[in-house]
Amino acid sequence: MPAPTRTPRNSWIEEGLRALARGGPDAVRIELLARTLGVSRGGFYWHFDGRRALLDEILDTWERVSVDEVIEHVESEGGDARAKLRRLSAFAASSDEPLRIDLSVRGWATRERAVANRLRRVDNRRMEYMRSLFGAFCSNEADVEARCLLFYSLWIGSHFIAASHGARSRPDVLKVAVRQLLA
Amino acid sequence: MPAPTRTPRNSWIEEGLRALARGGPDAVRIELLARTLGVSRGGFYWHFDGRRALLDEILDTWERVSVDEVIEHVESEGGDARAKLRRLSAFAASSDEPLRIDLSVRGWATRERAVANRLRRVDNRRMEYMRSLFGAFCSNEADVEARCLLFYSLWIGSHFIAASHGARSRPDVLKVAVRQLLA
Amino acid sequence: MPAPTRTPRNSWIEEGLRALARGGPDAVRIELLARTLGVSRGGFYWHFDGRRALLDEILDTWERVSVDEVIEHVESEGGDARAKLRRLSAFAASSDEPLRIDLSVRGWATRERAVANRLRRVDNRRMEYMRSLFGAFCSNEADVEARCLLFYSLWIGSHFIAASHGARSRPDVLKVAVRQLLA
Amino acid sequence: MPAPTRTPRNSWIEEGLRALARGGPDAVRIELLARTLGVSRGGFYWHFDGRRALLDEILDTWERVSVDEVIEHVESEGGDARAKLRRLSAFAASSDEPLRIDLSVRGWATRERAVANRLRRVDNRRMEYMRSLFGAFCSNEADVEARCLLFYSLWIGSHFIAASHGARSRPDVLKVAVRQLLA
DNA sequence: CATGAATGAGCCTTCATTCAT
DNA sequence: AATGAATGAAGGCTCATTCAT
Repeated sequence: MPAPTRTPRNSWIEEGLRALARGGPDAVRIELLARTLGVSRGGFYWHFDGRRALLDEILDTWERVSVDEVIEHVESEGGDARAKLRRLSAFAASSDEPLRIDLSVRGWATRERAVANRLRRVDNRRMEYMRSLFGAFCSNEADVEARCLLFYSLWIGSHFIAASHGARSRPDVLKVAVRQLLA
Repeated sequence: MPAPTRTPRNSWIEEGLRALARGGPDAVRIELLARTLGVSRGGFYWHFDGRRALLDEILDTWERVSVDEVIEHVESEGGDARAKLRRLSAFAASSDEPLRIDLSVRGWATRERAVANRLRRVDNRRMEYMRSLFGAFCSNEADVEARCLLFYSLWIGSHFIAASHGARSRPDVLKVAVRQLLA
Repeated sequence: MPAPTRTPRNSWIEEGLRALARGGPDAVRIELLARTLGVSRGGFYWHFDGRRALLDEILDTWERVSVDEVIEHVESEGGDARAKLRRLSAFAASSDEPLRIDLSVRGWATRERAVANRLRRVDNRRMEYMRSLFGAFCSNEADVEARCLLFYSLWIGSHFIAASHGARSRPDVLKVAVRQLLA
Repeated sequence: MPAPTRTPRNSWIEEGLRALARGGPDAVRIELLARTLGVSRGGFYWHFDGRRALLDEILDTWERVSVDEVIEHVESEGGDARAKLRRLSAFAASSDEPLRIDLSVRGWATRERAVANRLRRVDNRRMEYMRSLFGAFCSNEADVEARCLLFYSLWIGSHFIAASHGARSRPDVLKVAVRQLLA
């Protein structure tokens, strides 16, 4: 087995995801990543075929992780569908960087078809998971679909919407909203 | 009377908004705008103090328009609160470029505080409008707030979410979802 | 007789001289002058054939004035040659902007032959004047020449040299130096 | 051992000094230097943080060299104070580019305080050196100071003054003038 | 005389990429 | 695997100049 590389492939990807979260795809500049990793630009080209290749792998990673990590986390503690949806909602509300990556990807997807395709896959898989959870206690399929869309919109929107709610806190409002969806 | 400006100030802003919609703030490149307007790069600096100044005015315009145009459109045809919300939802679903600008601004806001402030103002004003509409037929304040968040999330999310809904179309699913919110 | 022009030719030249004093020939930018004069760039081209023409006239003015103003000032109050040289020295020490123009022109002259020629004319005329003064009380021609060079160097150098003199002030040191030259 | 830099840092500085001598600070354009060095514009930014950084280092070098090189040269051959002053005068008269740099810096110093500070340091150190030489054979301090100013003015002025001296050559006139100062 | 508007050249700077070591 | 150095393509900005009004 090969000695662990000094700056493993993965650090570039991880740092790239961080940059993507912070500033969108344009912020994934290898010069910046190199500086952050304390490495010179040149090493990058040993690992990757160029910037585009890194972006692809960043998306690969995002695509792989952004569904699984969520589902795993939610499934890990068992319970019934409603409990899982509650956990999912809590998770969505708590995780920050992943949601920023989501936002970046959604913006990016409007410009590049390939990214749009990946986003579709991710959204479909997440939606499918929610569908299975809502379907567990809700027999009307149209209703299931509507709740999924509402739930997912809330998941995303509650992160992107900057409005305040008077005396109420966002988490409080969210709790009420989710309760309605789980009724 | 002054000769009509050959390339009016406004065209730069409009084209800038278009670029913002398409590619985020980084895509607002004056060289690109100039080419699109069929004008030379240098002329830009007659009208604006620099790129930053243009971006500011783009945001000014967005801030001014992105609330008012919506409300005006919805109010223009009268009806009760539910009718207006239905119209608002239809409007949100139909307009494409404005929503892309919204998306760009939301991404941008994560990087720049000044943009975040503007976004907050816009979101608060829209939210306030929705609050007034939901408040018209819904007496529980916590419930109003939750519905507002759901409604606004749907407004935004239904544009950003790339999932499909099996046999159902997105508009159909939306209709069901909105019906629930207006119950 | 023509109505006095709104922004007379001369203001451009005067402002140009001021700019030349402050920042050398590169600082004579018509955009800057226009702003300073509170006028738009365009008017400049009514008066002048372009930047080069302005620079030429600026040099014309400098050449005309920079000898005459000095001699006139010194001659105006009469006295013997030594008195005049003392007055000349005092004048050189007191006037600031003219000396800065001198400095700018000297730098400029290293780059452009035409400017070098003008500078030579000015220096020769000033030198000729000093020669006449020193010649009035000093019969050895070589000595006269040496004193002229020393005197003129002091005139210029005392403005350009940034050194301090311990407890003594520059004017004090100058006084002693000049006394030696007039011995 | 590291490969010898292809275009060493120093060549930029040296070429920069040459440009400064020729055309003042505004002539220190990296595009020009790059062309002169046969290198591409972009390579500059590997070595320096930007134009300002180069200018600073150019001044560093000038400040370091413009005193030391002179003193070393004069001291290298020994002799008494008068001999050294004679050598200093000869050196001042002979070196051309250094004096042009001096002139450029003096012009520059009128515009930028930081440059003015450096110039003051240089002038003070040179003056201090002359003071020590004149002090060696001249006990009256006021007299020493006056001779220093005269000598330094001559040093600088004999380079900047474009006048001719009739039948006499500048070096001849200088010789007489210096003899007076060393009396 | 002068303004408003625009052109185009020239400069600074950033950054992906390449290459020799 | 990685560094030091360099290239070249953008892109931002300034400014002399032009031109119609």
